[in-house]
Amino acid sequence: MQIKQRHDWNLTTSEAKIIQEELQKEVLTEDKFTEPVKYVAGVDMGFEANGTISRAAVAVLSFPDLQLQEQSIAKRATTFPYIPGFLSFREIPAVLDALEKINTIPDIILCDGQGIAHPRRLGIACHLGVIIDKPTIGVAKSLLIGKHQEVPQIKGSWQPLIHKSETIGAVLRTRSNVKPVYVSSGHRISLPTAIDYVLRCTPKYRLPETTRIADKLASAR
DNA sequence: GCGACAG
DNA sequence: ATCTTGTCGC
Repeated sequence: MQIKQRHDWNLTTSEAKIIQEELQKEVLTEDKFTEPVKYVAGVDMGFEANGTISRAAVAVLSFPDLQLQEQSIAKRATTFPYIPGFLSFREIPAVLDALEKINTIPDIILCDGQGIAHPRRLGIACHLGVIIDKPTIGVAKSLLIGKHQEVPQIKGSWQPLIHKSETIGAVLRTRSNVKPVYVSSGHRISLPTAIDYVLRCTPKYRLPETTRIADKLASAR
């Protein structure tokens, strides 16, 4: 797929912060995509040589049957350190490289990390979504910001994630008696719809099949 | 100032 | 993220 260069990636954290505030204005938290959804994609990152090399893997699955349709892997030198709140500046460059190699355009992309559940409401899922102007969902394995009530142990139950008296996402139980995941809107999708798709992409394990398959690709280097 | 802190 | 084996529980 073709990707437009939206901004420079060689930045200081203060410059990155300004870009986040600019891009945040473009984030859409409403459903703005066409159905039926035929393809969903997952992205996963890996690092080599003490983190100096970034490795991104993209897995495109058919929906709703979740069968691997296409895959791609991209490597490049890591240029940005891991700083909470600025994860996207470290991972997106390699992800874009991997996405450019794909021919099957996914209808929705599930990202490994937060969407709107971010200090400035621009987690990696939002950042990627705005850059490629595609629907994205943030599915994180741990909390960045926000508070929530205990989530019932039954699969499918969830609790709103609150930050500054604002609902920024959902703490969702994708598997009974297993640690929940943090779901939030990335771009062009609402929270209810995001929760629905995450559950439909999680038939058996805690994480969506999309990210699980992308993870295997990234590991089987 | 202190504690928290996606991957 | 990454370094790493076996082990407890459904």
